[in-house]
Amino acid sequence: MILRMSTLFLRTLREDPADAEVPSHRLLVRAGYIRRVAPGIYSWLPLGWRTYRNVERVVREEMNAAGFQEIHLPALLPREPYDRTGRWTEYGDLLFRLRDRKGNDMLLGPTHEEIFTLLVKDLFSSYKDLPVSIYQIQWKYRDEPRPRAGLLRGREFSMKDSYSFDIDEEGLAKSYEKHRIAYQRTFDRLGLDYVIVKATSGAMGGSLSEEFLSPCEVGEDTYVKCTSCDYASNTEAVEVPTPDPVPYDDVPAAHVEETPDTPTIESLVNLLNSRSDLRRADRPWQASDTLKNVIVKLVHPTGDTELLAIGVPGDREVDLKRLEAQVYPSTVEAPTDEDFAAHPELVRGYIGPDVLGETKVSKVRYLLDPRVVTGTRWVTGANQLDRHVVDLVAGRDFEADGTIFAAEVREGDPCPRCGAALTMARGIEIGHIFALGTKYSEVLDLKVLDDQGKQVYVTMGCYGLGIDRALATIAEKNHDAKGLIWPREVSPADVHIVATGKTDEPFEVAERLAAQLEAEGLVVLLDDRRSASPGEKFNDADLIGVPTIVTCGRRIVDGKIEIKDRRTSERIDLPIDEAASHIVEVCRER
RNA sequence: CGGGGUGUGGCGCAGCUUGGUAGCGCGCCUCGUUCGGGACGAGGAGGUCGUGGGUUCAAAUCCCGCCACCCCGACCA
Repeated sequence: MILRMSTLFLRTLREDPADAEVPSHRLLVRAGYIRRVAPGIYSWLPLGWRTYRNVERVVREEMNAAGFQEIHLPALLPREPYDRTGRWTEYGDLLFRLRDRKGNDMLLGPTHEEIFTLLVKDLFSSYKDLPVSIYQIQWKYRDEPRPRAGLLRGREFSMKDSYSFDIDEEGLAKSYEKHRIAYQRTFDRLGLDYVIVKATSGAMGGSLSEEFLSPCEVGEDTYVKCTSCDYASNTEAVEVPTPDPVPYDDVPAAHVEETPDTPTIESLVNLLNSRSDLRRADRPWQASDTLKNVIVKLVHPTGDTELLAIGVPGDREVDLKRLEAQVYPSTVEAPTDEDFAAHPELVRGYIGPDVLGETKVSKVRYLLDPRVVTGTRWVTGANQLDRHVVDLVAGRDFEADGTIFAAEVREGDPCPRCGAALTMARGIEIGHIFALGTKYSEVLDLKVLDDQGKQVYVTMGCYGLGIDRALATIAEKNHDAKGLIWPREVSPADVHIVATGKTDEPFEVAERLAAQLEAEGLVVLLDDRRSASPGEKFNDADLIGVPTIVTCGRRIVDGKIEIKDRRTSERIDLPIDEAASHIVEVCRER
């Protein structure tokens, strides 16, 4: 195939579009791959669509190779199945909802667990039909509160979603592993590096889930990685090691101290250190000696709200993302003045566990960070203005209603597996795999007969991979100051031929070369524009990012053309008659 | 939803403080010259200045409302 620049539906931009911040967005628009139609909604131009189809092809080939079968479901869906799983309400404003002419509620599918489950229910009824894994590549619709970064978070986006169906947990484990391997192969072929991290399940539900994060500054996910073992986790899902109880026999009884004007941890620590009667023998007081009690408001899916008190070491904040992951499907809000007015026992700045724990003066549930184990000793609020309690011992002086992993995770925190230091980085979520279990089969009543003739719920997994997000991530990680640099596997063309000069000859040579390469099965992007200047063509070629750039130009008089590697900028001159075979060779080195 | 910002030819922007008949660069069209890193000259086409109202002899410019979009946060398989 030959794509001629003289007639190609393409316009490259000399300047960066004003609304694009991240490199992938900027370059994909500037190089004429995509155009914005509405926030988070894009049109694909010829070069973009070719690239998209290449990414899609790689994914499809790897899924097929793993034995998964492709099907295709509608994007326009009826409400009923989503009512049954509760997601019609649970998804809230994220769902694109519409009505048909009869007034029936419809939606644009945000993900397709329901429909896949019902389809399998429709067709299968025996354990002999299992295991089976089916997938589709389909556009998904989510009315994101804030689409951003071009293709990286759109409201319409393309996802390859697979679903596995097994007779039991053991089968699920195998299917899950097969998908995990298929994902690794897929991303390897796409030239995307990734870290597989432990993740939270969010709206999908289920037990185990892992994300494939491609390390990248513009990514929206933060993850930790152990510097010693292979532990890696989304910060939302990091567990905190629960230390063993410590002895507290020599800790004096808790005592209330006057601590005027100390509503913050910092002011409290300063006051403690200024009081000679409270001075510690070993070292000055520090924020981590204090127990900070944060009040948050949970909003349950029913709309009911509940105040919740969370106790964390004073040197840490409560991470709202982690908290929400823990309390899902409820969401978290900051409590209002009215909320505090309804609970006069909560003295802001001086909240302590006393009234929250066993004495139950307050009805507010109290959850503790796991670091606050029995025997640890704290300074904390006395539930009275300007007073704190010192030498309060967890387990001796107060109890909580439970623990919660809500405190922020920090660089250098101990690895929950081996204790070594954790490092933090950001990444783009390019894939997410879930062991769902029987959540969907139960609510949608997907059962098969097992080998004993007994009805059992089918055990499911689901596996998502964003096609256009993967494309954007590749762009994000494969560019330089001049433009994109595609891996061969996804490049919109195999070779970009630039013809330049004032005579016909280079153009004729370029045409002949293009025809030869086309006959070899290569896709050629041929810059045959007679009006554009050489500089413009070279710059366009660098911007568009086809990995091999061939120039038919001034060396033509010596019988030579030039071949440049876009990534390394290495150039070689070749005699015209040897060029075709050499280029074919280069393009086939994958 | 909170914070910040922006709406002026296709794109990128100036003009707004201090009201006076809309401007620059790129792109586009015509002719000529040029032809290895976004060439040059000459001549052109193209704009309800986001939107509604107000003030004024006069509004892109001042005032009020609304809308849209972008960025940060919240949110998010």
